[in-house]
Amino acid sequence: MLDKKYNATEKEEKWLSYWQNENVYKFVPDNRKIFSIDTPPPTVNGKIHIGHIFSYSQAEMMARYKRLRGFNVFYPFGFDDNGLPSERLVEKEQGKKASEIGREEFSRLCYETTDKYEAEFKELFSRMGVSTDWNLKYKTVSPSTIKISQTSFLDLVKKGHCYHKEAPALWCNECLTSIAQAELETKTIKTTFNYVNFETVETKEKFTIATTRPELLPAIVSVFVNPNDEKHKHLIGKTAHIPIIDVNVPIMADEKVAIDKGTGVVMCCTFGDQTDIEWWKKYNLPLKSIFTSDGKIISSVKNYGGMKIKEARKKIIEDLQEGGYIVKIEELEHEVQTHERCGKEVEYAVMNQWFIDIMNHKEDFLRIGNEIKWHPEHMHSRYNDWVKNVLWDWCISRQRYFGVPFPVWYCKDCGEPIFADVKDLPVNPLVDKPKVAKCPKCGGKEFRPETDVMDTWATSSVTPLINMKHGEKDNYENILKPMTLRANASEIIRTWDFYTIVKSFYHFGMKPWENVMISGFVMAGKGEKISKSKGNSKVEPIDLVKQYSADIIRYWAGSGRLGTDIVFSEETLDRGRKLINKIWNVAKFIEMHLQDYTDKDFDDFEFVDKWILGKFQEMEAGFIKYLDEFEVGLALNHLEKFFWNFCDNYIEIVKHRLYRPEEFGEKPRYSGQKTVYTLLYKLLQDFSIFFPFITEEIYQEIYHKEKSIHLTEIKEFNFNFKDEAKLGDLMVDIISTARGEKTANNVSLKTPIKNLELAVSKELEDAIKKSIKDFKATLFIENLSFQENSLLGEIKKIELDLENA
RNA sequence: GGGAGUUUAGCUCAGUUGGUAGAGUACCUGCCUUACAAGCAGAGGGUCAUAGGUUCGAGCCCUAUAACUCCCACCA
Repeated sequence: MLDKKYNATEKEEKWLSYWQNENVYKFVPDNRKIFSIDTPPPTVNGKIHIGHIFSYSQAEMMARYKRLRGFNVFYPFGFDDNGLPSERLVEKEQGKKASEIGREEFSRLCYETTDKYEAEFKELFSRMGVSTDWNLKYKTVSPSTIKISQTSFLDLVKKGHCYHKEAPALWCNECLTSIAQAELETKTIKTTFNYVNFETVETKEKFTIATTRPELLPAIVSVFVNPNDEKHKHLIGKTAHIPIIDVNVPIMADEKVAIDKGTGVVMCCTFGDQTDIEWWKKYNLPLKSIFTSDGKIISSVKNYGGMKIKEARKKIIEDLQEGGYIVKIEELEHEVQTHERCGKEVEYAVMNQWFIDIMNHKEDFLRIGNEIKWHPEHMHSRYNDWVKNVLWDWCISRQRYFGVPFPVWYCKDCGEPIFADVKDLPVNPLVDKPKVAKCPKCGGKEFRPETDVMDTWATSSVTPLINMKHGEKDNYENILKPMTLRANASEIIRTWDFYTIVKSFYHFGMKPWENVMISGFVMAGKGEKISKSKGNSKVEPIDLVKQYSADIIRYWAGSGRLGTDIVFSEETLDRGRKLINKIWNVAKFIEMHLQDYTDKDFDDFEFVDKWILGKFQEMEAGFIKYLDEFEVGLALNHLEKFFWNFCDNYIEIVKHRLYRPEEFGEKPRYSGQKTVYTLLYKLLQDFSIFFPFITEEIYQEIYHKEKSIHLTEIKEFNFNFKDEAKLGDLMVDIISTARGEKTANNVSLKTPIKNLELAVSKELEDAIKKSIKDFKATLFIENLSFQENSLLGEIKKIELDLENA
């Protein structure tokens, strides 16, 4: 028998170990159709917050749903321990920079630290009932992953989509590495707009430029005006003399200069921003790099060498003021590009880097985006916007330590890259030696290893390849190409989704997945994202699990609409708590009435039973439709609504019949037993998607057909109870009105009704007559009469027995 | 500046193809009813953001506007 009270903690732990011991979620290829999920490997950068739980839950529920629909579900789990986030975590924990610790020791610390956090992550995700097959677990830094990532790199090089080039790249002088456009985040900052007077060498004419970055004066290579600018176009072709720095640069014309912005005169430095780079390329301007990699002015710059960028800015402004070159200084708020990992403003640097070609294949990436179904659909436009607007090829070189090494050496004489052989992967060029004896280009015999590592996303973007064990003898390539579902939050559409599409296109010429499911964010309050840096996640997931239960937290997580942000809400948790409590109680009630029940074929159902069976059939059709559209939350909502109707109306009606066979007869009682037996099973199956624990507990106690409820299959009813479903609702309306009458008289619901006169349609009258015993027992009616036929169903007269209240 | 989403009861949100506005919660009133008081029954509470339009009929379709959120661009 089920316990009087449901002890969630005890039961949840029991079923966790049962599922694990019985390999309930193990993936074994067979002849069933595959439903495969490319889950986001969470970044191992510290604590998990409630947002993680949220975004994983909805995809997890899809896994459970598909499993119940007869699919063989491939549901792996990964950890993204690769790259900068892990490095930053270690630097923070050690209180030292990577460069101070040393490459080898630092890598060791990275492995150690990520292992520690991964154990915590795994513990928590398991505890939440994530039905992943942990045997399929992967890490983004491991020998097999490095091998696949390096294979991917070599394949792209071979196909000509990946190239090595000295080019400007985005540079973070906090993290000391180049980064990709997708890793930028715009931030609004306060700064000053400085109006500085220059003059022409030829005519000594003064003109003013406005700049937010006067420290870039030493890097100035040209001044630009718009060729249509009446006020300034006479300057074109002349030479500008730059104050303080005392250099002369040409004044040139370009349409891109906005006449009405600032003063309409712009200085071009190499490099201050994106436009500078464009002009540098377009006009073949000289290069004047003035920053060191860690954000200082290089020592060869007179007066300002060695200063940090902001110090230099201050000093130059002072010097310009002293020399009388500043016309005015305005306060200004503007947007700057920052590195999303550290929040520091980015600079540009020219260096040798590996790039993946993006710009030449935008059309292909858009086409593949069109071939994928996006859920919700409007998220597709985020992807399209990004692809259309991306300006740079994807720079995958990172001047860091902890990541996938490039399988490359360079000839010391001519710089020719020497690639490792695919069959030798994984290789670490810092340790391993190239297999060739001499450079194929110049015959040089000495090589230097590539010291950069790859961008994290260069590896994350091959998760489908990792899942399919690309390149292994025993692989899943034929069943996972493409995968069925990618699930992630909207913030990484431009990185993870985009880059995965890029790689899949280059490797296989096809889409990586059929569907993409995008979740929203968890907000701490209205318009306030939960973030570790703000520390505004008021609740620790593990505390919540202890306080509520995994099932209840899943209720909250499953209740949001796809792609829509959700606010963490204790109210929703309370609602979940009530629902789960109700499931428990109704199961207890049903179990009590099944003590003498044996399941047999039976189709002579009572009217009320047909009503609820018909209602369930209707509900389940909608439930399935929502889930087939990946709308987990709407499905739950729909199911929940039916469930309360089932408890509050159906069970209230049928209970009398179940309790008193001597009054109602054995067959009507069996009809009720068969109905509750059948429906509880169906309800448990449907609820098991959201509440895997409590449904398992009840299933094992009452049904126990398969090893686990999670291995059963949802089979839709095939009844034809449409009329009963409709008429039963009308009957319930009458019951409800009669109950209202009792409540209005402040008496208990079991107060007898001496007389009840109904005016109802012929159909409804017949229906009520068919279920006359149920109907009378539910309302404690002594005398029932039908006054006349009516189109409506209404109570003409009701007389309560107030003396027996 | 471009794009997307949201706007429905005090609060959190449903509302399938257009057909009499829904749920939970909170508040209020009752009820210990052979599963559940962590429960049950009931009441009040809405200019469906605003203004037009299409239609016999609009929360839903069309146009415009506003507010909030997000993405992208600009960032000299």
